[in-house]
Amino acid sequence: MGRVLPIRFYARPAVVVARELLGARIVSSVDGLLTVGRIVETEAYTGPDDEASHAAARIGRTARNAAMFGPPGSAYVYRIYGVHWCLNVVTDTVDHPAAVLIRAIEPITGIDVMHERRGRGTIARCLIGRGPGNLARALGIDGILNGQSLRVAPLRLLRGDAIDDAAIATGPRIGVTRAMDLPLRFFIRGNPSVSGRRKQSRPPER
DNA sequence: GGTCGGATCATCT
DNA sequence: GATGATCCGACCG
Repeated sequence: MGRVLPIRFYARPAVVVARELLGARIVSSVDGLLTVGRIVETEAYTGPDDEASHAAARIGRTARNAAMFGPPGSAYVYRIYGVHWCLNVVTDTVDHPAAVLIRAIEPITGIDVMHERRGRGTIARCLIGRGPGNLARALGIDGILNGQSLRVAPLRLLRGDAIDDAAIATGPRIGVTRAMDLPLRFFIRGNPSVSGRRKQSRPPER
């Protein structure tokens, strides 16, 4: 399959990286168990001026968001609602806090492992990696990976297939309470693993 | 189909 | 002391 994505891939604005991460592969070997997924949905958190970001200027640098100020190509993993882990990819430059939240993957390898980690009985394939908390759980991701490089085991990102612009849709980010109008969510149109809006098929225009 | 609330806790004020 | 880049099951229609 593809090569490990190089630093220069990440050393660009979060919006660009979010768009180009679609189709990339996440390879996890956490606990010696191989799981691979294809990224189908992302969100960009662009920098200090992004009011919805954990590293917005009004918040500044804190213990939680420190990884966002680190080198591009590393992970920012945080716990939300005391329950779920979320995986972000750090982008742009050191000291410019920006990241891309991975919102959904399509399972490719190790589906049985992912299934078992989810621990909810039988789940449809397309639901295993749908939603940031769900995909983190399926891949065995937790806070230990915060700040770690995404170019070495146990968590690596590989170049995937190029996705046609026509196959990509954008929209407002999910669940945020600020900057709600910005179209910083990117997803592969019609993909069943995409979270957020459940009705993907829009009724014909009248 | 849709809406609602509980879980659960680290983080920040 | 309040909040949150979520998920799931309950309930309603």
